[in-house]
Amino acid sequence: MLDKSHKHVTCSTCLSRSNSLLGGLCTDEVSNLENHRSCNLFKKNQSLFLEGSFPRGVFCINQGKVKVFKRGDEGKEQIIHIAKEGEIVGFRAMFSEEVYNVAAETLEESNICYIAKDDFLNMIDTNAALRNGIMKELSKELADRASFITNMAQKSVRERLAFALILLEKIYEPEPINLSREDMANFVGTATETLIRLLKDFKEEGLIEVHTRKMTVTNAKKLIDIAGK
Amino acid sequence: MLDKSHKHVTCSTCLSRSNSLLGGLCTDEVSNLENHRSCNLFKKNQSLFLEGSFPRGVFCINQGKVKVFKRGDEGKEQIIHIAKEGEIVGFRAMFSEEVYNVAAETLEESNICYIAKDDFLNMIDTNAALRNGIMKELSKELADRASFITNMAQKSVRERLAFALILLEKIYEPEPINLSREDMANFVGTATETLIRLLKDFKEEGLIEVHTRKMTVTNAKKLIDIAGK
DNA sequence: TTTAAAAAGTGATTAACATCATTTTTTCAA
DNA sequence: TTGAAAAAATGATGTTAATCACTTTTTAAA
Repeated sequence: MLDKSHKHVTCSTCLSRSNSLLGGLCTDEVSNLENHRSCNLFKKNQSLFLEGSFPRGVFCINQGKVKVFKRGDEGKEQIIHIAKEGEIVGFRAMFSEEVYNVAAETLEESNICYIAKDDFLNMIDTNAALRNGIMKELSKELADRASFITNMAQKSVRERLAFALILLEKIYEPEPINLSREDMANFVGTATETLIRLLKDFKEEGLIEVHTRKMTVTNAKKLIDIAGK
Repeated sequence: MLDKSHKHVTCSTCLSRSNSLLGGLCTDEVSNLENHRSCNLFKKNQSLFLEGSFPRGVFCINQGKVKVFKRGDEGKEQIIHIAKEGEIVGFRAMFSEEVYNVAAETLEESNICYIAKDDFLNMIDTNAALRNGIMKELSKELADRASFITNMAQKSVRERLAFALILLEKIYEPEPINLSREDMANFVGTATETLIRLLKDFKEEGLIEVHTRKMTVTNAKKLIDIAGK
């Protein structure tokens, strides 16, 4: 259970994180940001935004995890990204001036701040460093997704699962990975049953430890080896 | 064979295209651009840049087609994007300040201009509209790639091929699609043999017409139907 | 025009993975 | 604490698509 006091954190908590896009703001800008954001406690599995809706602002994750996903023809989710503390979610569609083509939902109880579209765009217009940071971020994600596509096309499910576990470990550390089998399957891009069978294999091979929902990587080297480059 | 005179086109030819990122430049900026770009005729299958190399500038396609691809573990190409006339290729890695994570190569004889990194970045710094256009473009591509990933994960090869043919038709029109079976397979994300068999099916179902390398879509409606949403 | 080489096409076989049906375990609210 | 619902796990089966081995056709260079 998340401490309720998290509901009123200062922005600096978030901005000090190594992965924060807004890390380079000056004191004035930070206090301005403090005045323009609203902070909310989100329950587990609560939606931040839906595919097809218009963006009205961005979400800054102070505490918790958020899945960004797209639904395929039959409604099955494909998880594109899992965002953690310090990340900003939902700003991509704002630039494209189109509706969201993905949806976002909390994976656990989370503390998330909201910055209205205009305030966010203002910040960007007046801050070249921030702008560059965002362009850099967009480009990096584009690169990530090229790799994602290539992995989906060319790697086996076993290889992709190994790859996913390495990624998830980094996202969740120092906590154990904590995802439902279905979400994990939707991240790897496979059927839940197949994922469960492969997890069992990895467990038996001593690569991971599983305690119901929670799992930890015990042999990252081997997993990286299985995942391929 | 491409007319040699294409080697010395004016930028306005490119910029007038509907898909041009640089469409919004003013007269001064265009003439400045004319002075800073160099134009070259590229042979078929000529490399623009390699995965792992540092970006030194961007490529503006005046005439021709370029595949943007990534190699998987075993060297197999996954084509991420096929760029046509008017598109700018190779600017994403410039923002991320990292090496290219994809490679680019002409699919046919092409006329392509080169703009050095500094000149391009200068243009962006001094032109807010261009900057916004680029951010918009990056965001749109991010959305495209989320769909690409979801398609790879959830659609059958037959569905993906139908989808690819619809895309390729738009890229190549008014010309017929002109891609090797291998390239097409690497775009769809399948084995060449599988692609060939499915093309045959589509041909027999009257959805496409094939003349050796060249093919045209004869029943787009049905293909869209097969592709799914 | 001829002829290597590359690309396209075919057939047989196999492996990976999805799907469906069902059981077991875990979770969580009454 | 209990019982119903959700999630996880297991087994059997079917399908898709990869792989391999080979033939035919097309391309492009001598």
